[in-house]
Order: sequence, then structure tokens, then C-alpha cells
Amino acid sequence: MNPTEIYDALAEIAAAPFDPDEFPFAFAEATDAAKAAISKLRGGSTNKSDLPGGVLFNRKFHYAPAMTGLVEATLDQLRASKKTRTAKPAILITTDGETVAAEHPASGERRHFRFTEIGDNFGFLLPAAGKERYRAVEENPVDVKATGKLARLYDALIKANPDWASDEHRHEMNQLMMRLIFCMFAEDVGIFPDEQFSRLIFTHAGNRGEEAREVIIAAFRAMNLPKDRRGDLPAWTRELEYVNGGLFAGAIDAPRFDTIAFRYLRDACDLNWRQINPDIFGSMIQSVADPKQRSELGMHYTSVPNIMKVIGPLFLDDLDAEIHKAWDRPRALQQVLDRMSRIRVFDPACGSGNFLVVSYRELRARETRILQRLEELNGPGSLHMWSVIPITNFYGIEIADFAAETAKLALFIAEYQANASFAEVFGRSPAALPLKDAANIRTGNALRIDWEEVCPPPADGEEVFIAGNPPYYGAKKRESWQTEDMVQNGLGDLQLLDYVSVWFFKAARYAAGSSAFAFVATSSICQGEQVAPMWNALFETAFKIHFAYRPFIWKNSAADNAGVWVTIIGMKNVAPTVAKLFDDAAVSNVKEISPYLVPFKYIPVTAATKSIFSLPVMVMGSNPVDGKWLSVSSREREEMIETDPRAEKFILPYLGGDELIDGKERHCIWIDDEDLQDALSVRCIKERVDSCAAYRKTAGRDARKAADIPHRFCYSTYRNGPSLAIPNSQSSDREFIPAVMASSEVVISKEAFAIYYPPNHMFSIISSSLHRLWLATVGGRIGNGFRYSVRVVYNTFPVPKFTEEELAALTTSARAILKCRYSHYPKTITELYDPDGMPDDLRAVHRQNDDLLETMYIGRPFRNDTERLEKLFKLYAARVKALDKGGK
DNA sequence: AATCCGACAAAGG
DNA sequence: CCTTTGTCGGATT
Repeated sequence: MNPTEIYDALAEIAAAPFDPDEFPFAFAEATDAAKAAISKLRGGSTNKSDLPGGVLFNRKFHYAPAMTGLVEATLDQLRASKKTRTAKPAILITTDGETVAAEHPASGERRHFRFTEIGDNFGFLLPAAGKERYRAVEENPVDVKATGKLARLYDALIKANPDWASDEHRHEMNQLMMRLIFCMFAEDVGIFPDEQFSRLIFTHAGNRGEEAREVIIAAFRAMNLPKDRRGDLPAWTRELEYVNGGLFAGAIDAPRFDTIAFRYLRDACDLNWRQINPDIFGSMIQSVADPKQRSELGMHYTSVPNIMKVIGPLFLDDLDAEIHKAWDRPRALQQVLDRMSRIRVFDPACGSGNFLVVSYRELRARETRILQRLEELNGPGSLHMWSVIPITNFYGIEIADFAAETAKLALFIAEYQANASFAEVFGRSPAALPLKDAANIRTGNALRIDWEEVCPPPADGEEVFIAGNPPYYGAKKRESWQTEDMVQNGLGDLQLLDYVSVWFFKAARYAAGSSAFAFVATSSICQGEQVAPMWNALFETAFKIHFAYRPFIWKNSAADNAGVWVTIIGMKNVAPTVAKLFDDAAVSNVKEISPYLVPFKYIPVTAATKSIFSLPVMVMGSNPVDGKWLSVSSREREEMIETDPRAEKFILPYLGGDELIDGKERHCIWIDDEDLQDALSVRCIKERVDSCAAYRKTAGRDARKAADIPHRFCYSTYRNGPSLAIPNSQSSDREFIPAVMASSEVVISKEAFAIYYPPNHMFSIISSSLHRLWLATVGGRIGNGFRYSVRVVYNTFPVPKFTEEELAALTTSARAILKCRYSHYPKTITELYDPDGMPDDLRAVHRQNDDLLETMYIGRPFRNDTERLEKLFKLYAARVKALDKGGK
């Protein structure tokens, strides 16, 4: 059962009348206990409770009924119970039918809520189902504020100096921002003496910033020179620190500051940069720069919560468990430290280094905790150790030179901050300036560089963890050099895959597959047509999925977020003992994670050119590629007919997603070849056909080929017969796929699929929950919505062999749904299938339809989606096997 | 020959 | 502004 199913089951308990004896068993069932386990529990043989009326389910929950108003006292009894200590239930729970009191014995966390709100508290109750909650780190509001201030400064500078927005100045502009940020940060954290930089700037730049440009240039040049070599510079620069480290090397220039820009500079200086999160330090610079650049070169920075979602399950969680186990044993703690000193983190698409910075910070924080504990165990003063985690253990590749430089700087600042908190705890730290060791950041194209040369393979006792958020480009979006990257990495036959997939393959090949890796990626590598080609090839290596996230929408604190749904996948070259499948706030411990991001054995569903279960042929609707010239709105149609009644013959109803789902009306120009002369004699028709021809001449390859037959759709599947139409892309919020029956004259557009002359029972099958589940699992998506398809979804959909009687029953059921819909005329599909407002009778006929069809699969309706999917995959696999044996 | 996709894109609230 | 939800053209198979 997935968390949603558990939620539903719990909500059902809350809605039913309370029965103190039955409640624990209903709760067990709702939290995914096996039928057999429940009946044993009911029989008493496995019930270990030592409380009156209590039920203790080993490792899951301990329940006792409470007298009215006494839930608190009963919960205390549950906690005090000896059996609670031995059976280690994940949840203590009691209720009097009005209030529920529950506790996690492991953490002592308690919660009280009304009985009717059990469903809403499912997150708290999930441990009873063997699932933990997983809390992501919150975003830091100071970072967001700082980004805004920098963006305003940046915009003001560009406004005052339009030429600085040009390509040749952009690098200098960004460099200026980076140097300014470093100075603002340094003077706030004590790398520079207190407020030194801003004091000098605002003393010497004039009241309105007239001299700001010259002053900033002088200051930056000074920081690149040892103090005794600043003879050519103004005397006031003498007191500035020598920073070096490459940060102030090279050309130094600055744009002119006008009053507004100067005020924003002051504004930015006033911010307390001490609280800045160095994790996103570099990304801030990128997010204030030209928004157009953001979509290029993978410049979408990953937020800290999302980075934690990657590196937590990749190696931090495991490390934490080890620390926890070693907590009372100095020797064991020392071993953990040794291990940590040999952990290297490698991000082959590092951008401004966020993953490396966060990894570094997290490791240093754990190290400090261990050192503190060692001092506690061995006595004060027993510790003379310095950090064993060198910044040189962090490796990155980045294609943009500027981002690579930023990554080094961000890591330096992270190191400084880690040292500062070390000093706070232990009272000592090394000097901060000039900058010394740097992380191993390489500038270049990660897909053309040998990774082992950048980050040497781990020797015995060493570990390399590869993590990152590489760029995504779909097959039709990427540049030819990116496609060439794929070819160079042996993916020449897999060009339909997203660009991001190459990082998975390259990581699996790195160091003979000896290291674990985890990447954020577009969710489309786990959906639709990409799944089988990508994962069949990747699973030829020994790598298995150890953890994964169900798709979630991309978000960071940048102003403009990318519109993409992503997943995170972590892999290792051994089978996992427990795989972790994350879904929102919950994590399920499962045996295996399929690339479809469901807890099943992987069964690749391969696109098929015809239904492998012998369903009738389905085609995609007709695709005009017409520059919209052959498409006609209702009003345009009326106008055209009014101008010339002969036009009516050449305008047919046109059905796409909007028309099917939302009841909109639309028409299209449809001219049979033999009617061409007649049609072209109608002026308003000829105008549109000519415009279509003009459009096609400038369009893509296939459209150009069709430029001399502009009266016809570029691709046509119209058959002038009755059809069953299914929308192409649609919301995933509806409970059923809204297929409709269309009459002969209706042209199905490519935004819908059609079965022409459909057998009536097909409507019943397409409308079923089983079919929707198949679509949701193996189909492609657009955003979070469904995307129907012929080859991946329909042609692979498993059905049993129906008898004539069964087909007749399905036909009757199909008619009942259609009749019910008709009784609500003129409601549109959107209204009829509104998730919150679906008419009860319509839901009821759909449920009957589901029960009828499902009984034909297994002799009874399925219990839940888990059971449904199991059966569908089983049928699919068996069919594929049978077809293979048949020699095809 | 025709698909299934989009670090989406436009409409709706 | 943020949320919701399915267009449209076309490089790839």
C-alpha cells in the first residue's frame, strides 16, 4: 500500500462508528498488515499486550482502549508497559472514540487529535505501516532576502551601464558581483576586521557614489597585492587584507554607480552576511544574472532541501546510523572519523558547487559532534585533533568557467564557516587568509572528460560518492553538440533519452562501478517511452536502485522556477537489503524499486506497434502542422458561412483535448482531393489554404514536404466513421479517463486518440480504473498530468481473454455510463468528473463498471491499486514471454 | 510513417 | 501573483 491508500483507509475508519474491540484490527488493516497476520492477532496467538483489552502487534503498534476522557492516562500505561519495551512497537495508540492519543516511543513525540481526524494524521501514524516520515530541511529566509537585494543592485548597475549587459562584459559583471559578495561576507564574519570594506567604500566614494567605481577598483587591486607592494594605490587601501587565492587576480574593472545603484550597494552591505547560507552562495550570483542564462548550461541551482534529499540517503543517513551505534565507544567513534576522512564527494555537474558545499558542511558538522563526544568520553583536554576532512576531498566538473570559480570560492567560505564553528566549540582554528587549499574543480564538459582523471578512483578503504543535478534536455530540445556527447558516451542508439541519462551511465562506469551515485533528474526518464530503453541498458551494469523519490515539482528560491517535475535516484552496484521509496513526507522501506518509481520488480513495458492483447487498432488523431490556418473557431465558421454558404461543406467539427474535456467547440477545414477545385473557389477557404502553404514552406521538414498539398492535414488518420476518442494530455486529478463517443463527421485532432468503429465494450475498458492506473504507471506525463499514448499505454494494456457473455456485460456497462452522463446533460466532462463534485450516480456506475471488469481478471474486485498493478504487470510479463516463445 | 515529448507554456483564479 | 492543465510543432525512431 502506498501512503495515499493508507490515508484513504484511515479516513474510512474515522468515518465509521467507533468500536473499541474492532478498532485495532481495522487499524492493522489500514496500515497494510497482511490478512493472515491480522487473523492471528485476532486469535490472540500473536497478541503480546499486557493491558486489558489491549492489542500489541509486534514492532508495529500497541493499542489499548481508553475509558471516556482518559486517553492520556491510558497512553501513560501503554508507555509504562513492559511489553512495549520488548516488542518495540513503532506507535502507541489509544482512543475513547472521541479523542486519539498517540506516541512514537522511539522519540517520545506525542500527538492528540479527534477520532474523526485520524486520516489527517496519517503522517504521524505511518510508522505503524513500517514507513518513516522524512522531514526535509527548511529554506533559509536570509538567503532569499540577499538574493533579492543582489538582484536589485545588479539591475540598477545594468540600467546605469547598459553596455555591461553585453556578452563581453557579462563575465566581468558577474566577477564584480562575486568579489563584492565576498567582501561583504568577509567583513561580517571576521575574515576582514569589522565593517572594514564598507567603511572604506562609503568613506571614499562620495555621498552619492560619484567615486564608487574608482574606489572599488582600487580596493580590489589592493586585495590582490601583499600589503608592502601597494605603493601605486591610495594610502587608504593599505589596511585592506591580502586575499589572493585567485579571487582578485586577473582584470579588475567596475561599472559606474549611479545614485540608485549606490543605494542598493549600501543596502546589500547592511545585510548581515554572517547568516548567509554558503550552500547557495554561488547560485545567488547566477540567479541575479540574466534570467535567459538560467535555462542554459544547467544553471538551475538545487535548493538545500533538495540537496539533502540526495546526499541524505546516499551517504549521510548511513553515517548517522554508524555514529549512533558507536556513540559510547571511543574506539568505534575514532573509526567513524577515519572513514569520514576517506570519503570523497564528486559532483560531475557541479555548477557553483552547492552539492559539494552542503556535503562538506554536513560532514564537518558530524565530525564536530563526534569530537565533542570523544572529549566527553575521554575527559577534557584529551583532544588535540584538528579536522580530518580536507576541502581537497571534494571534486567537481563544471562547463561554465565562471561557475567553476564560484564553486571554489563557495567551498572556501564553507570551510571558513566550519572552522569558525569549530573554534566556537574547541577554542582554536587556523588562519583564514590568504586562501590556501582549494577543492578540485575542473572546468570543462563532463561528458568529454575522463572522470577518473578528475577524481581518482577510490583506493582500498576509500569511498567516492557521486551526486549532483545534471542538465536535462529532451531529445528534441538539445543542441547537436549535446547529442554528440551522447554518441561519444555510447548512447548513439538511445537518442530518444534525455541528456541527463548520460550522467547515470557514466557514473555507473566510473571506477569500474565501485562507487555509489545519486542524481536529481527530470522525471521523464522514469515515464513513458524512455523507461525501457534507458533502464534495460543501465541494468546491464550491476547497479540497482537503492532509493528514489516519486516525482515532485522543481522548486528553488530563484524568482523564475523551471517548469519541470523531477525525481531523485540513488544507485549502487549491489542489490539493496532495503530500498527506500520517498513520496512527499513519507518513506517506504521496500524490497525493490522499479524505474517506474513503484515498489515492484522491474518489468520493462516496451512500446508496441500493435496491441499485444489483440485490442482493436487505436490511432492518434490527425496532425495538421498548419500554423493554425486549417483550424476554425465557431465564430469564424459562422462568418465564413455567412460570407459564402458553400464554405459549410468544407468545415468539419474538430475534437481535441479542450473540446473533449471542456466542451469547447472548434472546427477544421477538411477538403477531399476530388473537391479541391470547388473548395478553392470559395475565397475564405482559399485564403486559409494559401496561408497554410506559406506557413509550411518555412516550417520543419515534414511540413515543408506537405507545403504543396496545403488543403490537407500533414498527417491524417481520419476515417469518416464513428469513433471512441481519448484525450492526449489530461489532469491526473480525475478518477477516470474521460473517453467519449464521437460521430462520423468529427475529425479527431492529434490532441486525442481514436478507435474507429469501436466495439462498445472498449468504452468500458478505457473508462476503467485499471486502465487509468496503467496509464498513470507506465505512461508519459506532462507536468503532473497524464499523457496518453498508443504504443506505450494502449498497445501494452493487459486484458484477459473475454468470453462473449463478458463482452456483452461490458457493453451493457458502457451504455450505463454513457446513459448516466447523458442524464446530466449539458454538463461537460470537466464538470462531470470534477474530483470534488462528481455526481454520485456517475461514480456509482463507474464503480460497477470497475467491479464488473475486475472480476473478469481475478474473479472478484481488487482490494487496492497495489493488487491491481501486481496483476497487470504479471499479465504483461506473461504475454511478452509467450510472444517471445512464439518466435516473435 | 507517425510518434510522444517539452529544466513547458498559456489560461484561469 | 500562483495554480492548474492540456497546445502545438517536430527530431527521432
